[in-house]
Amino acid sequence: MRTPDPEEQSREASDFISLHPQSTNAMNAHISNNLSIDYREAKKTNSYLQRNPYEDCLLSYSSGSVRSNLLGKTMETTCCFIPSKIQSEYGGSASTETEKSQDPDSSFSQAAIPSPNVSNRLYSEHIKAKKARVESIVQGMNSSFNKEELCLQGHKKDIEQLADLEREGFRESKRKCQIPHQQNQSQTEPNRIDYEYHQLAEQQLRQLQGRLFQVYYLCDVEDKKAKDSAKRSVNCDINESHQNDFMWRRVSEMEPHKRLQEERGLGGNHGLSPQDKRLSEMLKRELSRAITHIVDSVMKKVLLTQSEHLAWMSQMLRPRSTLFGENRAELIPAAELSQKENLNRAEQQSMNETESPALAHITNRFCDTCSQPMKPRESYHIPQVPYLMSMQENKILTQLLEHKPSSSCIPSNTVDMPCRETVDQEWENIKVMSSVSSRNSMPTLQKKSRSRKSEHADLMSTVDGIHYTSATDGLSSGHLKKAKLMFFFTRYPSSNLLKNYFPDVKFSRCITSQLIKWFSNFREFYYMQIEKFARQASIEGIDPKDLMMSHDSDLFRALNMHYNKANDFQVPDVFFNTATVTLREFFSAVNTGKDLDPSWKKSIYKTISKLDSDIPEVFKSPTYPHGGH
DNA sequence: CATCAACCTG
DNA sequence: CAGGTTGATG
Repeated sequence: MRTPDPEEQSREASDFISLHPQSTNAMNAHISNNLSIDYREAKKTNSYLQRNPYEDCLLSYSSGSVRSNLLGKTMETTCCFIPSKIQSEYGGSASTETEKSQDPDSSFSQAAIPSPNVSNRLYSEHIKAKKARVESIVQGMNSSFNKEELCLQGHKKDIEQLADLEREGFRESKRKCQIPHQQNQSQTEPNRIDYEYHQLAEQQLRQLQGRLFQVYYLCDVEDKKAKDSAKRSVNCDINESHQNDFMWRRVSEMEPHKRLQEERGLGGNHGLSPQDKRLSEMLKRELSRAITHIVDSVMKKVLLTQSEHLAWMSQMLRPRSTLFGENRAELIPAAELSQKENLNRAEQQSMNETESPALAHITNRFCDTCSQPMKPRESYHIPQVPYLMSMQENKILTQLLEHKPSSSCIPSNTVDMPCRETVDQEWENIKVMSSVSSRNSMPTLQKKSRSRKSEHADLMSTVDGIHYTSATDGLSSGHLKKAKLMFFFTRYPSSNLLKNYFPDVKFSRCITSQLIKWFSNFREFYYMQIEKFARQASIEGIDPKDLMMSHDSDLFRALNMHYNKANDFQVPDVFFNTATVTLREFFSAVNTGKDLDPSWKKSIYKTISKLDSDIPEVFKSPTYPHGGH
């Protein structure tokens, strides 16, 4: 009946994240992978959001030190949430039948996978073998990423699986990023960046672990007094390794059933005790805050690294600027791509190009602020170097930008750099700019249809030479302010009128509807306020003749605050007249009970729409209300 | 079918 | 303020 609703999907996805521990961990591992080593898996994240337990399982099985660190010995617990089908694939035919064994671990399994008895012994052995294998993999991964070590431990099969996954990942990267020879290149200089990313992400994840287990600890203390002190301890530096060790010990010491309870508390909120609910809520909150913080920190680091290596990059990347630059499209001949891949490529390319001005602008601003010798305008391809993220990452970043970095005291742990404050400042600036310009750039990212093409053309016209915030780009906060002032004169502007009064705006369908939408929102607020006051007056039994909006009425204060916040504009008398008429219309409608009619407002709207007056000529100035006019 | 405005929601 | 939905209109 209904077509899939993207919002609903994403809502579903986020519910899934918060409810399913193994998926959360998969996400963690994912984030770390993306931030530390490469970008190839970024797009895959979506697939994890869409309830693919098998991939989740594989990922949790293969995602390296991050996951192992995060879960430590609770890993096998998590595995019990794998659907029985997967379990049987994974562990052999006997496994699903035997979850109710005497094995201490079985308490988890029972809860997750009810199944008939067949062979307890077989299951026990299977569990032990699995446990041993998993633990040794975890150890191997923890000590290093060195696969030879794992081989030495006799886990060739596991290594093969890992290698398969890696090869798969590499194929993915070739398809999605279209960066041939990436691996070869990573042997040389870019490896340094990868290493730094990796280091940073590891650091941040250690902090995340610390925080997570602080929360575990916090909820585990017996009395609530202790909770307070523990909360204070969350606010102190938890990066000390011995503290982390303490946390690990605590988790290890947890009784299995208790761990199960807590795991299940995350897995679904069914039948939770208040304590479990509290734990669940706190974990979710802490997790999201920590991840936000991590991403913020990493992005700061990225910016910093960017500035440090700009000069270096210009040398290193110019000869083979195929990483992310404009040559990207030529890397793989179209004929070699399947139809689907062609579509993906076109989409990627389009999105990438669409973002280019914004990215370039970010970089330009950054360079200006940091007084780098590099002049971005002279080397247009420089801003598109790898640091500027793949489009998926930029998308993720943009989404993350919506969240403020938590004010928590996680030590940012990034090395103190001379430019640190500048980076912080720049980070804030970028966030601000992102929110201001998001109306220009983001719709073209999110809506892949409709006006995309024309918008794209608009934006592309600014790439070469014209500054990103030039007049052709769309609506700014200045335009918004102007529109609000215009509302004092007109409530129902036609699109032609808007075109006349915003001569500096290059109108497209999208821009027009945005402007129209602004006025729609203005009206909404206007009518709402007036209805509120009309109803109040009706209750108070005020005589309609006495009912009017004057300069000192609360109604005017509310409206003026909304449309003329700075109060630097003289509100015209016509507006007082209109508002008074509107007020009386609502008042009489309420008094006569017309408001019982579902569409009682329509006649009022019709009346008010006729009261639009002319807008002063000065509004036609492109710079109004600022600048010379 | 496209467009618009109101309405609802976040 | 923007996104989506709904109902009305041409």
